[in-house]
Amino acid sequence: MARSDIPDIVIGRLPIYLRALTRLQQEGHEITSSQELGKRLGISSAQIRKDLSHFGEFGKQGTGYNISTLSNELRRILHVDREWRVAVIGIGDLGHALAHYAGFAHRGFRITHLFDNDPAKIGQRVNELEILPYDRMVEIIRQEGLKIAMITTPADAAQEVADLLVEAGIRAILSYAPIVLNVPENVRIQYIDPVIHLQHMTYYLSNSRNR
Amino acid sequence: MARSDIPDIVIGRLPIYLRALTRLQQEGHEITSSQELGKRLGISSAQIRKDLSHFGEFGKQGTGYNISTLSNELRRILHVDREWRVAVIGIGDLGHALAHYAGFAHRGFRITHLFDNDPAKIGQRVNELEILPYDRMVEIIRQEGLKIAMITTPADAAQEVADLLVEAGIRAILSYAPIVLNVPENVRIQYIDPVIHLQHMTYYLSNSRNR
DNA sequence: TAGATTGTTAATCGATTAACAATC
DNA sequence: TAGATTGTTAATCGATTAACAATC
Repeated sequence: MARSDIPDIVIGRLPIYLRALTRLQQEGHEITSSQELGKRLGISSAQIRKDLSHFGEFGKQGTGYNISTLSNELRRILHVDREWRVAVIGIGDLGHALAHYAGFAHRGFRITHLFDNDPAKIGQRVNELEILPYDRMVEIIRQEGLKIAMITTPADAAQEVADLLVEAGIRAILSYAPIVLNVPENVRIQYIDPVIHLQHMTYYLSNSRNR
Repeated sequence: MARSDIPDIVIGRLPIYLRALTRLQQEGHEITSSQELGKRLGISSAQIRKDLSHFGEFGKQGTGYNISTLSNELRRILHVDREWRVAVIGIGDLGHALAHYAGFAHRGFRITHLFDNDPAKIGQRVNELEILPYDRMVEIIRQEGLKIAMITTPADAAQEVADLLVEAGIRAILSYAPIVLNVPENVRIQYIDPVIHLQHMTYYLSNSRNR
């Protein structure tokens, strides 16, 4: 089956599977089954088997999956069997937090470039990385061949920054700005906005007084 | 139609609609249509109308929707026509960033309590809020009647913290720890893990060298 | 009025699940 | 071998979309 035929919703679950496998491995497991994995994730075992079947046969009847082997397959499929360098644009509190975050290591990503437009911040160092100015951003990103960036600017600056990133050849953007950004079709974009998640949950909270 | 019959995937889109409406209002619009909204969000106009129809009739044929009216309806439906107080557990870089984040205001949430277990941090103030110790957490959250918490601890501490939050009466958790947490059925939980989003996107990035 | 857009129905599309032969 | 679990098929389930009468 051609790659492009695989539903995006399936792709979206693969990182979840990979994360769970890594966790199982840390706990000392060597093999697992679709049932065990499904129970942990709140997903049916049939769905896990079906999802994986889009990419090949990774299990053994009667036994299950070798965690190490399946992890490696998923890393290969997701293209995180390497280390992608990532730029962060907008070095406020959140940019700082991401620059310090240890959770990228061993999962395919490393933050290597920081950009801001505040003269007071430019030249400062965060975690050994120098904060670089916007007016060198396109040049540097293009020259270094960076393909991934995270936007942590205020909402009002985000579209302008996104335009520059696209111009610089960035192919995937993770935006923390709470607005929908316009980018060309060949650029992937995803969003993180904690308020969206909180509002999703408050729907289900009864009207009991928020004392 | 009973509330419980409304698909969760519909509920998940309502905050997106609300955010877009707020944006339109900031730009000076007073009315909009399902078509305009859909174009902005990359969603079909039919889906927007269908989603809203689960809750009532908010539009006017030939005209569209009054933005202010529809926003208020969505706030009411999502229970963010009030201000929920939120606790943050784990005051590292990310906890700091959330405590400073201005994006909660006017969207239904205010961070009012910070907790950590590091003696060096306890008693310090972040944004006027004192960092409180874990051993008073259950007592304080229960007494104050807090219903929502965000977990920003390392992964290894997250389950333990979640257990305490449940014990304290928390009903909705937004976790930034990259693991699946076990909570009772009556407690809502959602996750934010930037690596999941990045890995979802790298699938689509061609194998061109990550120079 | 004429034009535009809603709310809703029915059809289509796609995703999930149940079940089981194959087989380790 | 007997027991367990995969990969896959077909059925079921649910979500999205097209189309249009109603109506502002």
